[in-house]
Amino acid sequence: MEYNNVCQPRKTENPMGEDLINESDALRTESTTGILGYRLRRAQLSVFQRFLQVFEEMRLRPAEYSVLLLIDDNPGRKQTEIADALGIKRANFVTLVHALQARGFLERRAAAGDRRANALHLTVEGVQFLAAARARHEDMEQQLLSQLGGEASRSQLLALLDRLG
Amino acid sequence: MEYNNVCQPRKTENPMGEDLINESDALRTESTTGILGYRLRRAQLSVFQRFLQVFEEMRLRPAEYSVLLLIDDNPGRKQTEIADALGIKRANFVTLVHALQARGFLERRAAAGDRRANALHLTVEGVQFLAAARARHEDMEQQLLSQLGGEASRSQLLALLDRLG
DNA sequence: CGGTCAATGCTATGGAATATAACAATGTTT
DNA sequence: AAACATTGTTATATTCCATAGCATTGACCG
Repeated sequence: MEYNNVCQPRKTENPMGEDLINESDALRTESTTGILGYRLRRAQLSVFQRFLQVFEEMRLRPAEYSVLLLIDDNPGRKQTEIADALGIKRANFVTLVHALQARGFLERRAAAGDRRANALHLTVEGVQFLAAARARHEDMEQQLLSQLGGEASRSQLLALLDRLG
Repeated sequence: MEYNNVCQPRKTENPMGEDLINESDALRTESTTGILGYRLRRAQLSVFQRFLQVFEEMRLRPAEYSVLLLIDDNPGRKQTEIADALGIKRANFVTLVHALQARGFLERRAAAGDRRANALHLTVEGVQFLAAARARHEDMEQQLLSQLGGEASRSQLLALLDRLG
């Protein structure tokens, strides 16, 4: 996010209303408006930016939130299973899990029947934290819903996004 | 409050007695399917992944493609103008422009009336390269169009994405 | 005119996400 | 028993993105 005050070049006084040589008007951006990937990226960045802002004081990142959600719905699963479901490489998943464990939100118990694997479980604090996060996220989704113009639009968008997977 | 959620991996019904040991059920992912940001990200990653694959032999990245498009539609603009329009920091834009210039696709001419600024122009090779890229991208958009199920769906998706900006 | 501030392009740098390689321990298969 | 696969892990490289600061140049103001 750019917080800089992007100052426009100061325009010279132009009382006559004539066109100035250095007048800089808006750029033509039609070529990008037809690119699905570009629009997808802009929208995703916008939504993620809001997420980061909303969850800044909770110090929760999008990936971490999805990890907590998935463990809550699938307690006892191995790291690789959760990571695969989220499209995260298990090597990178280690750091994620360790960070959440360091904050006391999850445990890595010994998996029954496989001494290599860690069975992931939320702790009590993890469940409480997730509940708070869910509430916050609910508000955010509500905002997005109103931006989209209603539940019909939202579910339509989700359906269309699914077809791109 | 008590927390005794020690779930073992669920066993599926197994009347035939086969495939029990290694059987690992699919995870429950309903919690993520309702998250707009998550779905947006997955869709965007999928589309970008295809872009990278399609343009691998042309060695063209999404950001570079958008830069070429914007310069083609707005020749003579300053670096900062192009960068701002694409949401790219001017510091990071330098590397982008230099790379494209090194490949002979654009020029940084002295801007008329401002000796600080570079006026960006496509070279002949840049125009030719962009034409080839446009053709390739056209095919890709066509694929996405059929995935979405028609032009109506596509324009609806674009409209919905716009509301998230 | 001189002084102050802003803009432009640039370099350097750090953080975050992502990808691969390799390893020890363990499990599976032959 | 031997060969191979999986799991978690570390190390590392790359890419993207953000900030700070610099020299040059321009705009503004007294």
